[in-house]
Amino acid sequence: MSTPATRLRADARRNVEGIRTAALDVFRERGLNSPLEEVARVAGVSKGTIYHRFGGRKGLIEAVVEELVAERIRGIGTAAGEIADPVERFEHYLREIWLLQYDEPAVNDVLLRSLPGSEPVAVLCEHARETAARFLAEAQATGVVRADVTPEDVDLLIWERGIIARACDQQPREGYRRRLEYTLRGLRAAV
Amino acid sequence: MSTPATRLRADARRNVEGIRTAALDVFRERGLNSPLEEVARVAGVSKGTIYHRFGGRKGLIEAVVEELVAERIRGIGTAAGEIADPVERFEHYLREIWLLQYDEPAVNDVLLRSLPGSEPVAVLCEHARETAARFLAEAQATGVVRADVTPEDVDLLIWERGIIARACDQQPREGYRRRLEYTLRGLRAAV
DNA sequence: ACGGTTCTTGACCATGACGTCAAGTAAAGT
DNA sequence: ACTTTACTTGACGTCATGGTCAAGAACCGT
Repeated sequence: MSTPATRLRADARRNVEGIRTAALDVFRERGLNSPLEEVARVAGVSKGTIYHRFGGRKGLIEAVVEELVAERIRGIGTAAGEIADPVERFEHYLREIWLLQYDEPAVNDVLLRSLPGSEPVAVLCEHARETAARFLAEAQATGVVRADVTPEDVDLLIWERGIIARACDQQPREGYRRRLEYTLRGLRAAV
Repeated sequence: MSTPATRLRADARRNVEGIRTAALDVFRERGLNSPLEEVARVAGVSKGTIYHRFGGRKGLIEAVVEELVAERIRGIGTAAGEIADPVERFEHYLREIWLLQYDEPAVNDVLLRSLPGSEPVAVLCEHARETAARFLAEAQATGVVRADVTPEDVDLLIWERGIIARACDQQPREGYRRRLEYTLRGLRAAV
């Protein structure tokens, strides 16, 4: 992958780069299910070339997912990690992930696992998952977050938010954000 | 509508009935967006006939929505109305509506307002909406439900659940139900 | 500048839905 | 029984997507 066995021809190299760039733009804007023809159009290339060079949607996604998504997800984990209070840390993490799902359709698609069988994507998912589970456990240890919440619950709350964010096209961000708080409060133990 | 201006021919009457029945079955099973061709198949009729008799999906839905949906929605309102405690009443109502959305795709489609411009459908929606708003106000009066929850919030929580229920195909009902409770708890004031 | 490769193209097929209409079929009236 | 009229049919056109491949274009080494 890093050093292709046979060096590409100049036009091919140009196209690979152009397609990657176009995919970054289009996917960022409309998510990983954008029509490949749109990517081709933006890249100034025909869709056949995308299939040729990347083998199809899956290959193309794998070629951009790191740059497109990884940083965003890991950034949230890191930022949250610096918060001292475990409850605040857990809630901050979830809230930021949920907002990211609203703001970045591509990230959302990754977290929703809409691409079965793509290893790089699965890895990113797993990372978010594990981070959430860790923060959850720490928050539960304080007694402020309900003990009966399972890591799987959190997974599914992220999944649910993803489904909603996807449908939220016309809905204002502020309302979306507002309702996140209800769910977060619901995870706290009754005092 | 009740007494057609010109009496239908025998086969036409038979077909109208057959199509209505088929639509009830198919819509109940797979929601109001089922392919009309499927309805036609079940009715043993060609899809042209559906367009002919009902004018298209909207007409067909309006012909069955009362029987298919109205009872279910109103039933929940009535049942909840008999609960004495306002908080319990409100929470029971919401919970039951949410479960109905999971169990009955057709009801869900109605509550999601996926049929713009259909009056009978709008009426049902409005009913659910107003009932929820009334129960909310009464529950808030006790101080147990947060005062900053608006009727619009409740509307949107129903909308959100609908979007989720629609995507829940493979997800177990028990998990869905479990997560409803987090949201309900989130609507309560901190004690 | 030319031949041999490598690349690209866009017409083509497939899918699954909606909606229409000319032509064929069946009921009703006499 | 036969005609008239109501009714039904299913092939057809449309759209939006995914994916393929023979034919032609672009590049590169000599």
